[in-house]
Amino acid sequence: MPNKDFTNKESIASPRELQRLDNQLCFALYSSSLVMTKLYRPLLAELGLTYPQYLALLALWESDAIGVGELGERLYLDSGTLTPLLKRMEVAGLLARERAADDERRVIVTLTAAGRALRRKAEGVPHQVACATGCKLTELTNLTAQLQALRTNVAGQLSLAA
Amino acid sequence: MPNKDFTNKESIASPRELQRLDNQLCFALYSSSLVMTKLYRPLLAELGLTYPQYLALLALWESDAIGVGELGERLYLDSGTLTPLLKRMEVAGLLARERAADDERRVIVTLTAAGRALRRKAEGVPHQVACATGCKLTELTNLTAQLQALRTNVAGQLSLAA
DNA sequence: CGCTTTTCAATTGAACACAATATAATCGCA
DNA sequence: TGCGATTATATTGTGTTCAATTGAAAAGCG
Repeated sequence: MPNKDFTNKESIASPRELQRLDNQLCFALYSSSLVMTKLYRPLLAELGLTYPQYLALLALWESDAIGVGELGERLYLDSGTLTPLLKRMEVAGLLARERAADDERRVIVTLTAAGRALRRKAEGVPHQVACATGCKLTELTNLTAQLQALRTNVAGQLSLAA
Repeated sequence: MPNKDFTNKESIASPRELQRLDNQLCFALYSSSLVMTKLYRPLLAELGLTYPQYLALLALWESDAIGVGELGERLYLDSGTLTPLLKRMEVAGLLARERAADDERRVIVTLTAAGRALRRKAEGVPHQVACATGCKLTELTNLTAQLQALRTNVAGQLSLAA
């Protein structure tokens, strides 16, 4: 074992090595997310949905009649994003937005029959996407869990700063 | 072993199970990417950069004087996104945009001294971010590789459709 | 050489995404 | 009760992101 240099070059990388685009987790996340969105686009276009609108529906299918704030907490989006998005979905006849009777500050989002009906039409989407990823289901499940853990950690750091 | 039901409920999930928001890899990707971007925002604001602009610089620090198309291929972005982004960076004095002499269709992006100088100022960013993720370096490296593989698979599917 | 096709970047229009701010309703508390 | 602080959503302005289109240059070809 002639090598006596114990500075681990894999864990103590130079600043320049850390600046390589392909070493950025953030870029891997960002570009994967963009590419994944492009994969969904044609599938969701058949349903008349954009990708964030689809996510809003996934959330509402699970728990309908919730406030804009709760929906935003679930989706990691704020009112500046959700208000116009929900207005468009309201115009499309998928949901209703009403002030809560007991607290006029809150706006309750409720699916219409059309919004609920879309759930059946969208049932095939997850499988189609899973196939396109070219990964095994266990890999996808595992990756999802890792990303959720990462998200929790980073979101925790952000709330510390606030 | 009394259970004779061999339908694997973990790998053959019901459509409704597949529609749960927390089972979506796409949402884990999307929300992780959003949260990560929020983590970068204050760090990059000190450098006068947005997050996509930072990615463009990472790419240009590695290979300067490339065309808009090559930059877009590297970042998974098209001219509709890059043109206004690069114009803002040009106004900020970070780079120059010039038509190639040998092919007037191409626009070559070249860093200015200020654009190159920013590399030193940004050296601390990756480490700060890595700490905030709360993950070990090997985990981050592993996750990055998994996402790159996923991205490659999905991008391949997209180019098949085109 | 002309003419069609292809290629590359820019433009346009629609939809996010978010910081900062505004507005209105509710709460806390003296 | 009154009134300042807090909370919930909406609005505004800036910056992406992309599909579709445009415009100009280059390539292919008879």
